[in-house]
Amino acid sequence: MQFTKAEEYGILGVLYLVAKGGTAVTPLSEIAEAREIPEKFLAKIFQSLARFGIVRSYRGVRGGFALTRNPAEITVMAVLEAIQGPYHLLRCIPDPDHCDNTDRCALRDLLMVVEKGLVETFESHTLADLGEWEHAKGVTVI
Amino acid sequence: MQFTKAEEYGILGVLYLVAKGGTAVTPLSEIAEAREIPEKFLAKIFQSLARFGIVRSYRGVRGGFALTRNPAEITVMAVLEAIQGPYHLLRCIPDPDHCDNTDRCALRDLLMVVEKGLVETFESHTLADLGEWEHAKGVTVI
DNA sequence: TCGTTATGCAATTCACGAAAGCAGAAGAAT
DNA sequence: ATTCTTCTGCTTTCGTGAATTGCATAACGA
Ligand code: SF4
Ligand code: SF4
Repeated sequence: MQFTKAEEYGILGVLYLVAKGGTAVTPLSEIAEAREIPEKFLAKIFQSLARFGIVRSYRGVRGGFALTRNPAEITVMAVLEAIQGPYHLLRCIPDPDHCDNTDRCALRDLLMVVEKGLVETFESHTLADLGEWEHAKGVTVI
Repeated sequence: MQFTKAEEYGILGVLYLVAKGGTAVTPLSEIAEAREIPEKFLAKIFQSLARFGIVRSYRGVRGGFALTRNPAEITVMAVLEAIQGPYHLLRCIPDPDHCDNTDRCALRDLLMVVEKGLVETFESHTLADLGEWEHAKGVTVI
């Protein structure tokens, strides 16, 4: 059970936008360099985020990405789901037919509890929250 | 972020021992067949469990594995850590030197909260608990 | 019209999870 | 003693999916 790079980069990326304060349109090149993320990989991630309505893209000179909403309205969960789809620890959780044992498996029951806790934590924290944490530590954009 | 097969098989394996009621010495072949787990893979997992003192091994004819303690004294967390070492969602959590940004990263802070929740859930459930859940559903050993 | 930046796929690389293999040690049964 | 069983401790292989790169194209601003 491990947090993936895509998830990490995605969060760090939007957090960079938050740190810049809301609506500034920022090119991937800037984010990638500032946070040391492979640019093409970040592009892929941000395309998902754009499709999901977390960010909006602007092409051309002085284009880039910007948040579509107030950071306080975007939960970490939303970002994670945009990046890698519905969140599940095990296939059998969303798909009971995946295993012919789902209805009497205690492990599955436990993991559903665990997953619920996970989701609740990710849903109860918004980008604005994380932004404030950073701010309190004196993090600068560049 | 995904639960691994090794983790799943490990829990299912010890749960089989619990279902057999405590101290019965059971060969891997039986567990592997009953729960449809690749036997050699399970062997590797159980070797870790044995090293960690979760189970004890007996060689020779009518040998196999048995729990060392009462299921009520073995937490799910203990089993998971025996299988895959210290539990962390991201390298930078146990090892602050992994990234030169650990002291001002809000994502890391959040993941530490998440991880704490995870660990607490896994620690607050024992094998006996899971065994009872199964029992309540009428799960039989074979 | 030119340079910049995102878009959409394809292709590639790479790490690690997952699984299999095998020689050997330990032990029980006979 | 011998034999059969079962774990032990590697080594090796396999496969999937993560992680990364590449490229041709579209949109857009200057
Ligand atoms: S055995 Fe249990 S945990 Fe594993 S796939 Fe089936 S239901 Fe899920
Ligand atoms: S950027 Fe943050 S989350 Fe990523 S490795 Fe560094 S401290 Fe950990």
